[in-house]
Amino acid sequence: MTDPDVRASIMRAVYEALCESGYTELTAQDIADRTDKSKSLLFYHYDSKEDILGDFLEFLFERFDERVAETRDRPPVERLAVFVDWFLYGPEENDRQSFHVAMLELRTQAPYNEAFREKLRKSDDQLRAVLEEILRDGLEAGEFNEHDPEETAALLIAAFDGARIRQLTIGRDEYLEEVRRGTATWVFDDLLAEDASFPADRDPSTLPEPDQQHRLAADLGDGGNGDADESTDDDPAERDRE
Amino acid sequence: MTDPDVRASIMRAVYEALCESGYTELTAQDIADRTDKSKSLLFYHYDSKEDILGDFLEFLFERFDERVAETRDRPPVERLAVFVDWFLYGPEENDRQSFHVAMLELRTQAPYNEAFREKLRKSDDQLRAVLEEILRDGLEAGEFNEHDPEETAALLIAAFDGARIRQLTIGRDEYLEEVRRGTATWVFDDLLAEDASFPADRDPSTLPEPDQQHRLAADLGDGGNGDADESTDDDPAERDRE
Amino acid sequence: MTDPDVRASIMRAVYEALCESGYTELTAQDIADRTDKSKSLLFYHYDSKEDILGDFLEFLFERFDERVAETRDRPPVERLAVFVDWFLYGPEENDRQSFHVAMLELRTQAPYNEAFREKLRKSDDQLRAVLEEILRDGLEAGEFNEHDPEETAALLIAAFDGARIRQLTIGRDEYLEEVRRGTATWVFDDLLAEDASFPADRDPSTLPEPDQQHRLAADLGDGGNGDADESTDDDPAERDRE
Amino acid sequence: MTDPDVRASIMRAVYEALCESGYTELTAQDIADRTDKSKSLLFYHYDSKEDILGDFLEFLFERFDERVAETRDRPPVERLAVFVDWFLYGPEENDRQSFHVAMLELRTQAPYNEAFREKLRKSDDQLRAVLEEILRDGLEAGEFNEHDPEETAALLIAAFDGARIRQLTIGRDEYLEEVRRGTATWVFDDLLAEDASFPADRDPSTLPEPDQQHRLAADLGDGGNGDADESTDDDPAERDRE
DNA sequence: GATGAATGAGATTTCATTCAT
DNA sequence: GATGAATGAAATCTCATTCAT
Repeated sequence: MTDPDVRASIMRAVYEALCESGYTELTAQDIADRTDKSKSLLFYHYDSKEDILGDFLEFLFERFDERVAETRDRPPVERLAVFVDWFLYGPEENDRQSFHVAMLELRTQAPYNEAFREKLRKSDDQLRAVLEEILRDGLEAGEFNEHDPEETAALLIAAFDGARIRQLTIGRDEYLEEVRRGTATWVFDDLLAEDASFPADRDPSTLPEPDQQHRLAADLGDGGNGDADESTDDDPAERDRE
Repeated sequence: MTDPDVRASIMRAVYEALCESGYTELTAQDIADRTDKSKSLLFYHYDSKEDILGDFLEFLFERFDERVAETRDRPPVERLAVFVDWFLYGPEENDRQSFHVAMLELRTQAPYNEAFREKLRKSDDQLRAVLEEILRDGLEAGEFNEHDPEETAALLIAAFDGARIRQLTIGRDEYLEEVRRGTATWVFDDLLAEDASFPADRDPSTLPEPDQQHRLAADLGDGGNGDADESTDDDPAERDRE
Repeated sequence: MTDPDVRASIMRAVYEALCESGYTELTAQDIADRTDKSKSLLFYHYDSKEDILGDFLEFLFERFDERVAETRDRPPVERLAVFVDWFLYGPEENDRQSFHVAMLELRTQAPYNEAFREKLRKSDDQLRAVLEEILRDGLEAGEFNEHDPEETAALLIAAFDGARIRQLTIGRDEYLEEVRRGTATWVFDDLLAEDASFPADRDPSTLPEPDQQHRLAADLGDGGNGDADESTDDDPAERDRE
Repeated sequence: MTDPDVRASIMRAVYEALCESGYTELTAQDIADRTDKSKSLLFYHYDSKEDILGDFLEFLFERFDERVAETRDRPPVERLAVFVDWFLYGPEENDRQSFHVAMLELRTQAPYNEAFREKLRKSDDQLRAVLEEILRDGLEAGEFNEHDPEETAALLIAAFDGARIRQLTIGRDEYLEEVRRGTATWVFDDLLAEDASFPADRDPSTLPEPDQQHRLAADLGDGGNGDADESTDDDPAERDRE
């Protein structure tokens, strides 16, 4: 796989296919169909379907790195607020529920798949490092009260991830809101130093604006309004495969 | 499905098969093999494989109900401690990582499967109700300081579930410990009224005893020491399918 | 595989498919097509294509046993003559060149295939035992001059097999004749005691009658005149796959 | 194909690939991998994979010619002894069982492949001519008793080839020895004139020295000690593909 | 000459599900 | 109830061969 364009086009096809079919139902054909190339070409570039998905995880994390760097120059309180927003409500690749559901399926394969697990660990390390850095910077800057950044980061990430997963799987959107309020009450209220406060438009105790979302989809060339069904069924979670 | 014995034997087979094959790789044959009956009989009792799994979820939640009732007469602080322990480290069916991994796979199918989703919602309702009841009882009994039980329950469940999921998928056991400490620091320390405290052997800021575990497996007739690999590889998450 | 009729029908399909496609080009579909059943049924009864072929070898040798017994009551000289005839020119399953070519292909897979090798060894043991028994009986009966039956059997089988293989692969029918004469000259002339001689119609120094041939095909229900191409090209060996 | 160096390097690659993969499993990629050129180039030089193999047979026989000439000035008895040794135990390309197994697979394709058949016939003609010439020269020189050289050559070649094939396919090395003894007893003892005898170190009734073997491999640039597995398993025939 | 990319046409298996008995 | 047999519809992967450059 030398040509980055080819890789990008395959990665984009994987993304779209995951959105439409989910991980479990994903076939090599689904991916090829979203490419202007043949199915056999996939196996020319990759050893197996798993290998393709492994590279897709890699691809995702390469991009995550780029994003993180972008906000490093903002003050810690703001970065924390952005982090919460991003994790719980998007933006960026959080745009499509269907994609996140598929990623969740993929994560559950990690116990059976060394390659997946390794990439997910790298990703986990990254995520915790980002949050811990925010917390440490805030401590140093006097914006946050004394606390153990490692422990706090672990709690916040677990809570946000858990909330996201429960929302995605059983389709209860309230979860996000409740957990956001819960962290505001139990963590952020105590964390923020007297004179520090969340920026008004980022306060985790209020709902966020649906702002510059859809980054991954946009980068992948889609604009975030692809044909993934944003089902308007009575059951908001319904995403049944045809 | 009239005969409860037949159902029980199928449910047991499903449990064992999930432990050994995971959900994604689970076949009707895998289930039948752990039964003294034939594969075709499964389809006599159930409409489809999904239907079997749906009933398995139902079966699980019936049993959950029974369990919950058992502790209802203990004081709230103790019940909270037991809840934390149970969620994060077992006991009961938490004993087998492999089973929980499979359940996680199954949960990720809920967005595609109305029946799964419905049962998981019922289960979620139950779980939250249990925790909220503990919190409310504690408030009334003056053991807990003033707080919003709904919000707190949502946060705790999200955090514990998120921690469990991260531990299971990427195999980082530290997660459980860190998150337990995180909740102790940020939530429990503030929650407990001046004169209340966790029972010594249940304090969420210390490691729990490996006590009466293995309840589901035991009930299912296995004793909890089936041949599910409790891999002692250098990579603790490794559970690769053969 | 309990039902012997099903097995027999599959074995027959294998035989026909081998005759028409050869071993190398043989597909599971080729076999299924000669059955009134589906391709998947083959994999219900057998674990793999190789497994089917392995059982085919087994099937062949079961039948070989039955045949051998039939001639055991004839005098050694006659049995030897029959043996030579059978080996070099048929009868029985020797009827179809195409089948023998396919068997030859299959034999060359033995070095890569434990199961094949094992069956072929059994077959080899059988064949040698049969010939050695003839030779020993002849010695005892005074029909043959003193010699080492093991050594002689090895030589004869090697010579006949080699002749057959060369004839089949390069299509030189003279080979059979020459080698028959060669063995008559160098071996049989010296082997036969003064007063013993081959029966007139079986003398290995004259051509055999095309007699009761086609036994395998007949038993398999075909009559030996199936649609296997008995090509009448200018090149008698030509059997090019379509 | 003009450049003889290119051809030689491809032929060498074919030889190595045959040793490692056998004929049935041989892919164009296997050949290209043992070249410093690309797979596509093979199809620039040859019309098809079969065409490459056809040329490989041609290549082999060109070299056979050269070899034969070398011994033409030795006395017939000695040449016969060398012939037997060479055929049954090496030397030259007989060194690698794996190569011979592959050649055997290739020979069994001759019935389906006009080009292969033609080359194998030429080879067969050559081989018989060589042996017949030895026998005729021996007759003329009075070293051999009266006999029909054509018939004798046919018998010997068939016996040796058959022995080799049985040894290779079912892995019974005794075959070679038994057949050698068989020919010594039944043929050579009678063939040699009173006053002629095999040279001491070449007597076909004793085991040969492992002498200047490995000619083909050497010529092909390998030295005969490539990494072809000279398996020392308990099962000497084992050569299972990975 | 030389190659990387590309592909069509399979081949083997898998499996949920059905059906006759 | 119970089962062995049966099957259709895929799915992954392979590979000889071609083609644009």
